[in-house]
Amino acid sequence: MTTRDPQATALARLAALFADETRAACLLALLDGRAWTASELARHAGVAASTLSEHLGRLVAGGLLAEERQGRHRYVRLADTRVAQLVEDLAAQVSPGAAVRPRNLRESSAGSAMARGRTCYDHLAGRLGIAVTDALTARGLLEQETGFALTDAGLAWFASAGIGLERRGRRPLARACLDWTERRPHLAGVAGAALCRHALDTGWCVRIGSERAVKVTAAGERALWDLLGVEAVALR
Amino acid sequence: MTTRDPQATALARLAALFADETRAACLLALLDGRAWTASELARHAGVAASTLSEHLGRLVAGGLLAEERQGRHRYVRLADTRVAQLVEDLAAQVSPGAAVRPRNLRESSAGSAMARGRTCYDHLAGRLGIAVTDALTARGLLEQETGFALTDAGLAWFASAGIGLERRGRRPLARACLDWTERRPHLAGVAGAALCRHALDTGWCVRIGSERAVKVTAAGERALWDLLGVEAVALR
DNA sequence: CGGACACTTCGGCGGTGGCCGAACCGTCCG
DNA sequence: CGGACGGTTCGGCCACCGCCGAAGTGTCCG
Repeated sequence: MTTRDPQATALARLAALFADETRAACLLALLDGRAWTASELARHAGVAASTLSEHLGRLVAGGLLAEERQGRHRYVRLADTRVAQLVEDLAAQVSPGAAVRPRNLRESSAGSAMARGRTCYDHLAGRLGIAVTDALTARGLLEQETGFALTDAGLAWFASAGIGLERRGRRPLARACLDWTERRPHLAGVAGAALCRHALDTGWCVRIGSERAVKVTAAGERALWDLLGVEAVALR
Repeated sequence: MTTRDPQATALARLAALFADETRAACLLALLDGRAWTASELARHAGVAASTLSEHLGRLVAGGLLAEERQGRHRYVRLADTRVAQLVEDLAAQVSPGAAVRPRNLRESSAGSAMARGRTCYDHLAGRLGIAVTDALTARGLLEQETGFALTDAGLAWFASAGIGLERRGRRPLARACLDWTERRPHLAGVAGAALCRHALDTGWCVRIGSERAVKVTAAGERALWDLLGVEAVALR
């Protein structure tokens, strides 16, 4: 054993957690921001429960997942927003290669629902996320020319819409998350999370199926038009 | 062979490229933005030339490295800014665990030089990068409260300092890069790269040693004070 | 109390991949 | 032209790791 760069060791160790298809499938599934049980993930990934148990052990030990035991269930979720961002970054990097034709109608319709609108950990993504981000930018509420930040008008808009923006810790108020279907940045960070939570709480969107896909309701279409000038056609 | 999520497959395949200590050491070394020869990297990583040759083959095939053959040399560098950003993101994630005491004076002095100032692919990092970023923010040239973007005054400052900001492709003008020694964001993106190039071109900084570390010159201290009010003491 | 269920541990199997040294191929240069 | 040198290919070795099924532990519920 020779003496090596500790940073390289740590980097390799972290990457190794992602470098398995089963674990990668789990991390992507957990991008929906919810807590999954071990058996749900085993079914999702298509491996035996015993196999998945070991994977979860590694992911938790590596700090990527937080676990919560409830009775005979083991719930896991992504440890924090830093981890979620890392999964997003990696997923965005590989998306061009993942642009594969759907093999059947079921995958096709599920895929297009995801492309239309979904959550990305704790904020809106897909065409819905892009449409909202573009609308914010067009109205001068979000600055994208010289970086990525809310403007003063943007802060006022959130306040007037009744969406609170409480900064917790060091998490940035606004940050760009690269969408892996649209290949364009959309709003993440505290503001993205608050907007998504508000959209789900007030019924602008509802989750469909058990995955991350969301659907804009009639009330949501009206609200997005009134508040941001988003045309319903942009969401389809 | 069961049918699996193609995105998970792609993600695992990408992560596998990082999931080896030798390859990780190469990628971190290449964060200096320069092109290295295969034998330089072999020496750096402490493995046989034959071993490293295979690693380079994988990294190039995976799209992480670009290669250029010149005579009997094989030069490699990070493929593009997207890859560099990914390496940075991963490195930043592991830095807390990598905070290991240096084992001897040589490592210690090299480490503190790196902590004082270095390049991070194509922009300034370390205390130097933080000091510049903080100064830009304090003077209202960079907005960090509501995101991360240059202000109008910031654009004017770059113009008046004679630092051109040409947008190429989709690369953002300003973006935050998390520093792995300081644990704080510093200026990256087009503006960060332009500033770094200008600093090296005009002699504000010079590279020291063969690594990424840079040192602020007397002229640089004066310029940073005059243009941004950075106190020399903040750079030590 | 007993059976169903969620999860874990263990042993064993097979594939992958990192490593080296030896041999080989080009290029460079005296 | 010949030796030095950078890089590559190949064969063989070994460690690691993902997988499963079987057996075991703890929880829930009728």
